[in-house]
Amino acid sequence: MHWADYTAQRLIERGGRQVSASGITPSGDFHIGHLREILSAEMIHRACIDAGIESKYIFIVDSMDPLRRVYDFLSPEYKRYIGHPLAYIPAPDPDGKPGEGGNTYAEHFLDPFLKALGEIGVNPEVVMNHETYESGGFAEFIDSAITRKEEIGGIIQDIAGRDLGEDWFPYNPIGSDGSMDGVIVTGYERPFVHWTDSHGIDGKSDIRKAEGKMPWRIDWAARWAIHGITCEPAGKDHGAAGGSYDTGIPICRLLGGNPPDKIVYEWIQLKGMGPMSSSSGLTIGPMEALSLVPPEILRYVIARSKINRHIEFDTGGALFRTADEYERLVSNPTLVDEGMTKRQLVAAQTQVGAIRLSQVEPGSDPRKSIGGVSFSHLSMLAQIKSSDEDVWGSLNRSGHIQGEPSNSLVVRLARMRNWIGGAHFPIDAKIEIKKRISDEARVNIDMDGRKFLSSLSSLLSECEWSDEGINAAIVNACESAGIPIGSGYSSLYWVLIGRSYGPKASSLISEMDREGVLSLLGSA
RNA sequence: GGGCCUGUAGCUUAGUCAGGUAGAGCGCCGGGCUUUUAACCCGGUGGCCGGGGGUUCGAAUCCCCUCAGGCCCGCCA
Repeated sequence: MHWADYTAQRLIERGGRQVSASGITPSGDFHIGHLREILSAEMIHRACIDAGIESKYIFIVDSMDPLRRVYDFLSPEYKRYIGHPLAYIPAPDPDGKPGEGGNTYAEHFLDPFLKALGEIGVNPEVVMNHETYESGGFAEFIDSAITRKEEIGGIIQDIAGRDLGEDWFPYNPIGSDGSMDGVIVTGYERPFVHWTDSHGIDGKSDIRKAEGKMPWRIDWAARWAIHGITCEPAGKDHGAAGGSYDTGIPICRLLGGNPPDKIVYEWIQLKGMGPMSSSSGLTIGPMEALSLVPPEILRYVIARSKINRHIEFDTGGALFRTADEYERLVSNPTLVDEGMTKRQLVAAQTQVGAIRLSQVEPGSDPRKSIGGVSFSHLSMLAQIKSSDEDVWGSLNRSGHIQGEPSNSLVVRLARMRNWIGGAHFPIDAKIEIKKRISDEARVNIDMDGRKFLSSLSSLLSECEWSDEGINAAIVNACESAGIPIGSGYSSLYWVLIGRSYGPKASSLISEMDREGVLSLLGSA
């Protein structure tokens, strides 16, 4: 059984209406790792619906979280906003300076992410956490947290092993300058929390408004209660012993809620493309990933892996394998039949589940999502045929498609061309026409091969410059050199791409200009 | 120091929660498609399930120990 279906079964035992949730702080660009947070929860939500129980999926944006520091992509002007909620500070402009556009920091990073989510079929109910504060949604929980401050502090000290200082208070008010940093609580008279800020100014915050927020561990526990969340997969950082999941559960109960069961997912790591990490400033964003691969493949990357396993996101060769695997599984579905051993049965069901959950449109027929061509084959055609029409023609001739290409295939080719043109395309999948013959090639071409190449050279100088004309020239040159066709092709590939085999040589050559081919052959 | 995850064929892995003769894909090897699209089709090779012990009629699966890798423990998906 697929992990999402398994979790749905557990939720059915829990009973009632299911609410799956994700929460992300929009402190900077969203990256591919955030997609796992979102999709883990969304797939469980879908599995609940498929199992016939009522479920919704909400995406809580931590827009009330303060700016922690001036990140690399921000200009020093942001120093004055440290400690301010992300919902109340201006978005950075292209230079990293506070913009004049009127949109907020939180929106600035959130909007493109939501657009990407739409493309992969995720349409959450978006909750801006600062709005929940503004509307007083947190008020009664803030009040109980303050009332039961000692108990909550005790939970955090015991379970997290953290030493909470004298000034610790389960509510961080916003001071006179808009920052939560350095504000010390001096008293509480419902609904007001009294404080003295870092400038020595006294004031009070109304807990029914967004004039402060609860610290993360309590905020999280309270929102479970507020939204009735029954399922919220969290990253392994929260899942560690003594992490916020462990403290959240008892705190949520204390606040009168019924917390979700702990579900922890592993992280996505980036690999196979050189210096690609947050620290070096190069990450892969959801939009960038979507410009390379179709959305169902991106979903499949998450769906095919167990939730507690690392995923190495590799935009190189591994993506080929994953995409080809997807194509293959859809066009040749795993059959679940009687004769299987229990083991095989479970494996088949898991695979079927992964494909089902990878569909952009829930419940749609997976066969509509494929192009009918493997990624590796398409990448080859895209490289040797500059015109899309020629690609469709070739696919028709090879029997991959009949007639016009499907819409998903058209999109696949466009994305494939992006991928090929970008930095992430794997080197060993790249078809690179040699400028001049390599030394390795020289070694691999014998006397007969040379004879064939020189004969080919003269035939090519006058043949019709088309697939057919060039192919005929190759065949004729083999005959006149008295060598088998196979070895002729092999010599030709050595000259063209430095290997003994390759994509259809006549197609490759017809994409090149005659002079270039002749001078390359001449160098042999 | 505390904790989590992972270790199965050359590679990527399924199967571990519900113990019952190790599955798959890629790669590789061979064959087919009689002028080879890195396509496609057929067949084959390949694993003392990290190691040790225990429970059991039976262990990749449960328990204990151990080795290796990754990660978390202010904030971070």
